[in-house]
Amino acid sequence: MPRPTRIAEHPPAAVEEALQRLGRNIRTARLRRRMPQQHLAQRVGVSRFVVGDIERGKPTTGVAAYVGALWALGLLAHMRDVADPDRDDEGKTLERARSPRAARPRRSLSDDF
Amino acid sequence: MPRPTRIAEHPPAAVEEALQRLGRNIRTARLRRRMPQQHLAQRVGVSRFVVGDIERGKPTTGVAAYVGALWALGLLAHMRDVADPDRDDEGKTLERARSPRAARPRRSLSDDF
DNA sequence: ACATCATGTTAGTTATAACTAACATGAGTT
DNA sequence: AACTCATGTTAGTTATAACTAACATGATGT
Repeated sequence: MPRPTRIAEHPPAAVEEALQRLGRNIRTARLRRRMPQQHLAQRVGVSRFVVGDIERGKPTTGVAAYVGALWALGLLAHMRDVADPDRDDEGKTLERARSPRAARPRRSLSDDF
Repeated sequence: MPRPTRIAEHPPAAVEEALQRLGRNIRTARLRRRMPQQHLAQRVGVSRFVVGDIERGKPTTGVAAYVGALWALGLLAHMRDVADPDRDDEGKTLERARSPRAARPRRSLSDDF
């Protein structure tokens, strides 16, 4: 992401840690599969340096490279739950607080007959 | 991620879908919190356009923006499990196949007395 | 000792991600 | 109708992510 952004230049510790953990996990998965960085890079369609960046949790690297690595390692399913509305308890509470009654089905364009 | 990469320009359908689902989930979480894109963008430290890109699942956007949005929405915990070695069943199987016996503790530099 | 492989580092190039600014659209309100 | 707010779109600028190439280091194996 060219042009410096605050989140990429000075990420909060929690963000930095999350990225580093993700990178380490990807590295562990790659090593378990006995796959050189070069080979994973080919599958993803980037140079081997980008795989190195990912494994170090580099914040400025494109999201597609990270997700592509997960895909190439067969770990894409792990992404399903991230920010899943069903798991967003705070969000669910806020929504219930706004409409205490059961959610009404949204009025469609032609239900007025 | 400047310079076109295959994964960003022509992502496999599964990768494209994973990014779009993530973006939709982030959008849902934001709307539940009644937070305009502009406000979320300020918290993350990017322009509102980047938040729009995230919610559309744009592949070339930096990973820090995505993770920063999760952080600002209080959803960072959802990332813990992604590529978690404990959940990588294929990787665990491969590792067991290589060292059928229990893993030996790595020999340290000075255990030869 | 030697060769091979994997990874890291540095230097220089290039296509572009994210920015600003101005305007358009659409939903809600008064 | 007029106003506000949120989001999207377009055009142009700029700092840089990802690239190639060459070399260094460290582990593994014969």
